Amino acid sequence: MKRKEVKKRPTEAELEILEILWQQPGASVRQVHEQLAARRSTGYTTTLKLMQIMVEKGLVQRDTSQRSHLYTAAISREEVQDKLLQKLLGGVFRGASARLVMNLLGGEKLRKEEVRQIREMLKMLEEE
Amino acid sequence: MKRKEVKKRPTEAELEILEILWQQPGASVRQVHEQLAARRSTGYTTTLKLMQIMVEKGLVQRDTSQRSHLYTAAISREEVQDKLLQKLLGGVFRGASARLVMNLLGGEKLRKEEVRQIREMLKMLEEE
DNA sequence: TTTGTAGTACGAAATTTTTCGTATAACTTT
DNA sequence: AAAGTTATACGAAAAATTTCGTACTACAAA
Repeated sequence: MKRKEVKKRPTEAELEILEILWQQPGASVRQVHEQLAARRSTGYTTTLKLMQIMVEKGLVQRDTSQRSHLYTAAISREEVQDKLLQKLLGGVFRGASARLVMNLLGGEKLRKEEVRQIREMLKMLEEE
Repeated sequence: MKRKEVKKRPTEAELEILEILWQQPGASVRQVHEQLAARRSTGYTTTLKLMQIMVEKGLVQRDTSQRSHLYTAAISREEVQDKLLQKLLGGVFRGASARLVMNLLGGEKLRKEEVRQIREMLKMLEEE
């Protein structure tokens, strides 16, 4: 059986587009571009090309039934979060999860709510 | 006063070299290359060139007093950890620290020791 | 001294990622 | 129908990153 198209890790620019598509599934290139233009100052065809490439890579799905094609992310935010976190953990943190959490807690002021959630997770983990 | 050379974010390949230099400060190009060759299969001059570029970027320092130059990281592992974590947090995690920790705890089995450390950190944080 | 070995310097090729110009097709308006 | 507007397709330029060939210098050995 032929190998299915592998989901390659999104590049920097692709990630920004995914970000928009996660918030706005089924968006047109124009819609994505308008969001994107607020951050980058690149042309419309640039956005278009990127999105076409993302289709090839299997990062997004597209509905071509209408004149204006509609795009949706084919990879979830959670998947990408996981992939990037694993990379970070396996890389510069060398598996030191505690160190990672420490940076996290120290690096910025967390909301009480965040701390509470984290504490709760730990409790659940202990009970196993 | 002239602007000091800014520490640009290390690229993928540069990160691998930093990794080696953190473990082995004051290493020569050859030493770094030998470590690197185990992972990548690139030539000696490639490693050399990368390291020269890293000097320009201010990512490493070099001692040229001997014939064989000796390199040392000019940016600490902690700095890079912090920079990359902040980027991840500000990016795909959108500030959801709790979510990040959740991925962390769920994604792999942590050693008891890690969990203990994390719990301790939380306690300290609460006491403030 | 001549030859070999091990090092740095550096330009440029190769690759990957990002950007855009131009062609062309499909609707809209007049 | 003609003209204007708004799409996609696609090749290729531009930029960033990675790779390497070649030249040159310093030291070592014969």
